[in-house]
Amino acid sequence: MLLQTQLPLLRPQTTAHLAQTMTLLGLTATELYQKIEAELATNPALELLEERYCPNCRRKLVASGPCPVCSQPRTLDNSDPIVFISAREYFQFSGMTSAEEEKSDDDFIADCEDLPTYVLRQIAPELDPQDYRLTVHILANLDEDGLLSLSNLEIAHYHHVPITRVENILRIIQRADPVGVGAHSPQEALLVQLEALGETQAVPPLASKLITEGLELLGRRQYSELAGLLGVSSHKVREIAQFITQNLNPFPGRAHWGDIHQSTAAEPKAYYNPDVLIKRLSEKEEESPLVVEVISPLAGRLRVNPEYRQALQEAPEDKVAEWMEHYERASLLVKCLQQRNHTIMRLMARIAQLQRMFILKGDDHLEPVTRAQIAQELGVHESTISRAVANKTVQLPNGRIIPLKKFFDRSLHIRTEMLKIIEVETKPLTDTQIAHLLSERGYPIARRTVAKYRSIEGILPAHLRSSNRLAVA
DNA sequence: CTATGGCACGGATT
DNA sequence: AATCCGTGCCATAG
Repeated sequence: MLLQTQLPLLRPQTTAHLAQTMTLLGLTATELYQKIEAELATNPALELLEERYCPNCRRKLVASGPCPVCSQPRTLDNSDPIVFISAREYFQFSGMTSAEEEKSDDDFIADCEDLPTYVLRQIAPELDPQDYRLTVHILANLDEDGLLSLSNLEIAHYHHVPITRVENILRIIQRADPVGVGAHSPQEALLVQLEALGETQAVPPLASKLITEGLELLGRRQYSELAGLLGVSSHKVREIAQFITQNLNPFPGRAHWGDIHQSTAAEPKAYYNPDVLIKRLSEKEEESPLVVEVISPLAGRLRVNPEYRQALQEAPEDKVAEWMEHYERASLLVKCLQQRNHTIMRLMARIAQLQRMFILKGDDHLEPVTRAQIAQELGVHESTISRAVANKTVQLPNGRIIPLKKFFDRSLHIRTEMLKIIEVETKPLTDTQIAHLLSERGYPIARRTVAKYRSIEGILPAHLRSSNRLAVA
């Protein structure tokens, strides 16, 4: 609302017929991406600025000013998270990992493992036992996106082996389930996936050229330049780009971090591209501030093209209405985007502060908080928070991707406490007994409620539980 | 008689 | 206004 008055509106009276709020807050990064892309394609008044790197940490920055991570004076109280908008190449992930329709029990267990273990398990049979150490070393150095930051040379050198051996192993790794894991860059991951895909289905012939030579441009959506580069029409380029975004995933590691807890309760849907990343500033130190990256689906900053505004003055008679429309839509979008970013940043800052322990330590440290409380603290309407929280996902420092909703789960800590009790039980405890134990530990819960929690967690009733667990309902 | 799940109610949350 | 959640009551299964 404050922003509104400061915006340079060319003709305030004509904006009246437009909705003064475009609902962006409720959108996922994926949805936002689509929305903006559509707008960019049709609205010449919108302009995507060159992306900007922090020279130090290579993060892509969206807001102007110094890199919020690197320029931070480290004297901060570590309960204060560093929150900022970070741009990433954004791809919608849908295809790939097609092997996931029906999960066998094995796969279910696999999901509970970390990524390196999961990959190792698949490829172990193919490996020469001699290469084990080497493989483990490689897998241990995957980052949270499933990419490898070491160069082949470094690895070869470290193990005193010829580089071809490293390459061979990498080839095997990259073909393992999240296809493309262990690639050195998003680009390489895409190429590997493309190749794998090409073995079973037709792929656009120019796709690999587009990836090798035009990925930068693709990230910026500069289709006409790409068309020139590839020597085909820009329509064709869009087609290929669409194929890529729908079938390939530049961050293979993000495919396998679904929310394990919920998977019993009709929620087989895994989450891929998180909307927010939370990390620790320093991996080593326990007491380090959290770094919260709110993902902006676009690399580069979006703004209203100043030249377009200029051109508006001299618009030919018959175009003036259309151009005006463009201009207004563009500035509205930019404004709403800013507002969305602003709200999400404030929200995440507060969440990261409140739930620090949960983020670092896990489920049983969740502080029960309601959206209403946060809304009051931030001075916004409750529904604002609701929208901001809905349908979004967060990647925690441990790599798990969870729905943002989970931060507002009122009973999670009690349920995990209950799980712990059941975990160590010697003989199956009845609901009444569990209820009693829980109240002794400070959670006064009705017996009936224990039963509900059990079913949420997919735990069988006592008489069907033979002293050991491992029963999947 | 005990343990549990279904149904439904009321209050809180969204 | 609609939905979610904890709970009590009651029927049923063992």
